[in-house]
Amino acid sequence: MVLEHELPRPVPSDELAGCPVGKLMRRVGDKWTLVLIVLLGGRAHRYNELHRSIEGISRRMLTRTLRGLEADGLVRREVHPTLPPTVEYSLTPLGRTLLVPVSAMAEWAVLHDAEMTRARAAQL
Amino acid sequence: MVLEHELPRPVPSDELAGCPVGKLMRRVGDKWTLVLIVLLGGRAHRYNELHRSIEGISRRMLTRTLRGLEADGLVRREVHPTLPPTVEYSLTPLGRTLLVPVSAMAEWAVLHDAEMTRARAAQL
DNA sequence: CTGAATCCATCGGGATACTG
DNA sequence: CAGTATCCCGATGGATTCAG
Repeated sequence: MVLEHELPRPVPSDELAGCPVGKLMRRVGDKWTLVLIVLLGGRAHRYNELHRSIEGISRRMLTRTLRGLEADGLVRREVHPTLPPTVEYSLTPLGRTLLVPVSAMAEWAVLHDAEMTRARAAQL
Repeated sequence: MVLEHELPRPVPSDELAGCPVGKLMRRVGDKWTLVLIVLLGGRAHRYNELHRSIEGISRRMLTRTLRGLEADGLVRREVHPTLPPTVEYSLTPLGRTLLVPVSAMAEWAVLHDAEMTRARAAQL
């Protein structure tokens, strides 16, 4: 039988930091990833549509973030060879499954965000 | 009746990026926060105990991360005036509620992390 | 044992300009 | 319309040293 069930790999450093949870949080913890996931969770969007919907994002970061999500198989990029070209972004099935835990985080956030703010304010 | 149901506040910039969800993900998305939450979710730990349990963390970052969690009311710091002094860190009730959505993220991570890795590998 | 202080490398991310 | 390329700055975080 498989005895190496608990520790599939050597884990040379960072122990828990290298675990899937930490990886995921860092993956979606940047400035724009979550916004895109939530937006695309609603419906497919075109590039400039996203750029307009997300106030404050630069085209550079929009592209980079989308490319990252695409590389991880969370977002699909469809180019329609029209003139001018139109590109549509949508969540993949894998990306849509991510909406579940994200919602759990969202629920906690809306419930307890104020509490954290108050705690931080009370420090002064 | 309340017509401003959909947009409670002005949201001058960053729209969704300033929402509680994004704030939370950025809050716990750094390198060590989640590791600490999970570890302290098990039981209270002393400073050097944490330092030994988390391979790769510097004392500087351990202290900084703990202070941040403490400021947000997620972690409690108890100093026992012994000689030498001993300090115990544990999750507050608020911090423990965070274990719920974190577990949801964890479940997704262990289920789909390999899928993301494969997707990324397939890009080459 | 439990930190604080300082220095320094890396990196995320914004502004701007250019392209097919 | 949908990007790419370059420059640049502030934040993150590691290494090291000092201290109660």
